Amino acid sequence: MKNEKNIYKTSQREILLGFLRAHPDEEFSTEEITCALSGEAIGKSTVYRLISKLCEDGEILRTRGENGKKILYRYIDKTNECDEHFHLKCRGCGKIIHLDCELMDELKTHIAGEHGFRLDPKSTVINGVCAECEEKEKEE
Amino acid sequence: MKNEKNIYKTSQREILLGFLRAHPDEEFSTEEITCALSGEAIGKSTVYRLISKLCEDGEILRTRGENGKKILYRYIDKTNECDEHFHLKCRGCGKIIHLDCELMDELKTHIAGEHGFRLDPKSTVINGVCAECEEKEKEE
DNA sequence: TTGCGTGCAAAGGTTTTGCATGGCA
DNA sequence: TGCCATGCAAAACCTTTGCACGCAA
Repeated sequence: MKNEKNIYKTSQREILLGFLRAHPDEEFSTEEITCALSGEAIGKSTVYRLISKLCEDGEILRTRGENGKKILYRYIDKTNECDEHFHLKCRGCGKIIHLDCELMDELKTHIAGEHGFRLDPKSTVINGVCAECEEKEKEE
Repeated sequence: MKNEKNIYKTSQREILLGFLRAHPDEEFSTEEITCALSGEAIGKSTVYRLISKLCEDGEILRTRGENGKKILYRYIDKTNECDEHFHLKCRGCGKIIHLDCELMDELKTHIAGEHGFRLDPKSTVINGVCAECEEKEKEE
């Protein structure tokens, strides 16, 4: 009853979703999105309105950058079960790693049992540094 | 050499840190902070400037709210090793759970070894729902 | 005394909103 | 046709900044 909204398939919606879908492992700020779509027929307020809606509908995820200041968005690839596993994000290169592994299932169970807490991988981004960037940091 | 900054101990700094320290397991927006300190002798821009500085210095953590829109801040309790363990946050009541447990160490090792990624607990907040809030959700 | 910290008000940048128009179903 | 979506520009909002003064060291 409550999800009975009519979603119109407009060209602007396709432009935005198309762009995000084309970069499933990348996070973008509104600025980057409007900039990337500046050649397309889509207005700024429409971008904002669509982003808002897509977040509510769980099609894209709203996160934050490393310093926590920028709001970033990433497409949630449901065919790849991206709403079921955790994502690691490297603070060096921004790379997203999909953490689709058994130990995480174990962790979920453990935390539910021992700590009384159900994890929500979909809305969580785990920060860290990937091996390559760690090497780079050492060299400096 | 690079951390050789003179930090003056002003009353405003004490007011802000005092407030945050008094609520170590809570996250606040700038609005909530300025509001809570409205009776104190501290100006709005000073709050912003102090928050910025405390974030850089790693004394407080900048995170995001459940919907991802609000920027939130939380005191990092170093005497409690809050920069070494993960934190769970309930999207219902906002409660923070300190995940100081062996399995997490195991997880860190596993992810470093198998996935080539070093986790950064300090800057990460893991979302989910606590047992009480899950009960409440069911009842509705 | 030095120079960082503070407060005010203005500036700056981002996001939201009102309204008329356009376009999907 | 009915209603949601769009675009523009204005408004609202939050955060940063310039400058003069205050205050810790």
